[in-house]
Amino acid sequence: MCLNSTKAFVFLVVYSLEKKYSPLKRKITLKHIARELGVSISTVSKALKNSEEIGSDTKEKVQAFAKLYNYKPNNIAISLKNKRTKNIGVIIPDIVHHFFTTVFRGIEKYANAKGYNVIVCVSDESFDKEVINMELLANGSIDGFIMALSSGTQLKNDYNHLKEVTEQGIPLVLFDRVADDIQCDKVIINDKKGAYDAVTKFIKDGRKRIALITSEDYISVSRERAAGYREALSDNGIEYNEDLILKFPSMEINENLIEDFFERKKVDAVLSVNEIFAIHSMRYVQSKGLKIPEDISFIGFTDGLLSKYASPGLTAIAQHGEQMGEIAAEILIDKVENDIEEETYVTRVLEPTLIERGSTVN
Amino acid sequence: MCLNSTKAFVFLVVYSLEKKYSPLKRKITLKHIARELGVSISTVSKALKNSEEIGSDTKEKVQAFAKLYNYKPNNIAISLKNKRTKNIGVIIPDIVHHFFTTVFRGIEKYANAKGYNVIVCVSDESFDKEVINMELLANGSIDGFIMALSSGTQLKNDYNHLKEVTEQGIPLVLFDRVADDIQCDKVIINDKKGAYDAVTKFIKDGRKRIALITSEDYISVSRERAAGYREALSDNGIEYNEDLILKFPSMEINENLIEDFFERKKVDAVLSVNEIFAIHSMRYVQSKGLKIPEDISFIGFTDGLLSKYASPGLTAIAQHGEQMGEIAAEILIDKVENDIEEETYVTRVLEPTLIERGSTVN
DNA sequence: AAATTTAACTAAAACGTTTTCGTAATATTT
DNA sequence: AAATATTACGAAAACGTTTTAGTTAAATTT
Repeated sequence: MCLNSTKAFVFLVVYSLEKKYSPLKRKITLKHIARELGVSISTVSKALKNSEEIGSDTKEKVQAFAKLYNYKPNNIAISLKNKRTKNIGVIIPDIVHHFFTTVFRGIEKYANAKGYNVIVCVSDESFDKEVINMELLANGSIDGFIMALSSGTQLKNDYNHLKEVTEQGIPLVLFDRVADDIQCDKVIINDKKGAYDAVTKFIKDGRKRIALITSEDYISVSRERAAGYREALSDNGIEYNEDLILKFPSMEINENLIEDFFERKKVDAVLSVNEIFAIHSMRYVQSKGLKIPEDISFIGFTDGLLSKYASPGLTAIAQHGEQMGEIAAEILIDKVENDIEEETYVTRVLEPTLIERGSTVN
Repeated sequence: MCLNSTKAFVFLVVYSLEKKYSPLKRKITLKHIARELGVSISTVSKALKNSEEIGSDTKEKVQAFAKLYNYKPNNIAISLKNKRTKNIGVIIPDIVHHFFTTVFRGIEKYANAKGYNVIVCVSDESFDKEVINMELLANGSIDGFIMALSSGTQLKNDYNHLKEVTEQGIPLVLFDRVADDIQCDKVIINDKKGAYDAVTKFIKDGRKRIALITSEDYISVSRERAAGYREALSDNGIEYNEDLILKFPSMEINENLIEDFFERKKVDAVLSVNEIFAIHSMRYVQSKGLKIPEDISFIGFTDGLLSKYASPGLTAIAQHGEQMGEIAAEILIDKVENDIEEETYVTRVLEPTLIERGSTVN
């Protein structure tokens, strides 16, 4: 039975419709179309791509049939054939975290526009989870990685899982939490400058006793920020005073440490490496009757929800997360699509921006 | 050349190592191992699975070789073979959103524990994006969907994309933002009860003029919350007063609307369907010299960061997002793994919890 | 010693594509 | 009319697995 006339085609379609009816209509494949239309699989494949090789009658027939049955090629089969998944893997330490989701939004936006999907894994700040997730995804599920190192990994200083992945030729872009030891593309903000500018502003505003609230140094960004803090002081002839540093051993808030610190040290300005530490401190000093920003000013890293809605609003150093995500995705997808063999890596450094609010004078 | 002795094996390994050296070591496949060891692909496959069919010499040889070369099966090939991807698709309206990320964390946690990866797409509250993302993922990339409807979809009231997916036999679990018209599993919180309890508390505290700040009714959760608000009033003999409802046309904050509302209406309690509206209102009434909670009390839906860090803290109705995510993932993965043909759907309703803070008296 | 069982393997199909290389049949050139 | 070019298609390999159904050769049973 060879079908060339439209009539025969219509008959066949209707016939198949009835024959094939079933409560759940499984996805149709090239093979089904080929069998039903009495042509070969290759012909169907080419016809759907509007190949010049195929006669226009056949093309019409195939395309109409495919449309009627809502044929969509199977992504997995295409991935296997092309050795390209059009998925990118994102590994971040935490998902309930304003900055990371902001970056993620940028990644997703760019990736989606380029036809890529994003697979997210959360390392939960754990080295082991980071390794497991990476290995899982590296076995064909993704074309490249975008990630921020977990604190566990930064503490352990072990980057073999990243090396393995890059050695397999899988592109990797690190953002925000990076490490010098890793050879790959990176997108970071100039954390040092952010801190430097904040402290400089405090000094300009006449502040003398400027405190720094930070976490342990193994977090790369905290280290950078502390460096900026010191440099700004030194550039302005203010002596660095270890006493004015409050270092939290973990991300957990310890109210006692805050109380202890503010009771014992007289400070007139506070730079905090994150919002939470800043907000807690602000609430504490307010409860003690101090006025913000008159008696004590605050600036916090990461311009998140809390900074915006605190009262007074917290002057913040914006990290431009969304832009960071877009850039990371752009670099990655570029590498994926033009798999360049020469190993040249870029580090894009974004400039932070000071968003002034009520917690500082202006 | 047939290799049975260990010596010969070791020789071969070293030989291959040198022969195969290249700057980027591409992933090794069963075929490579088979060729290198002079056995068939099926033998390698079985040997790696410790099949009884294969002699122990061969098994040892194959396993050692695989380990040495760090063989890991290709996920894509396995997916194609099994028609199972071990990926689940999550589509949410927004990622920079505390509640959604909380749910996502629950999903990710459960899914990961079960060996699944999560592909996230953001609908950006848009119907079109929701449809595009779904269709993209439905072509083989995922085993099932977990999603919250975009507001665009709820407004349009068009669920054909969801129907198509379920008709193809792809399991779907809806959470939080659901629709009665869709036949699928659902996980929601009892929004009506949350509002009811909040208003009841206000009444018990002696409040008379209780306002509701809400969004347009096409958002399912807002509708439910408004219903709870009305029911609590009615059950306590308080007349429903349209004047005490402030309805925002979008999620964008309009300070004028807030000012207008609080200038013109005398209210002593406010229930808000989200944090942002509540926080803004609190700041406004505070700026007008009103005392919270003495003069005016506040309760807000969703126990997020803002509620916790506002001053005073905002009494909130907790949605238990993480638990919601875990349950959604559990239901979905159960459906995926035991593809049950009978179409029975469950709706799990979680009970909200009132978290009391400084914005209400106690 | 012949028949049967067992052990240890292999060939080949399948999953759903894409793509290269043929190959008929027809059309065009000499 | 014979040689060549063109059109329209199909067969088969490939991607990397898993799995079914053989197939040898050796071991065991009769």
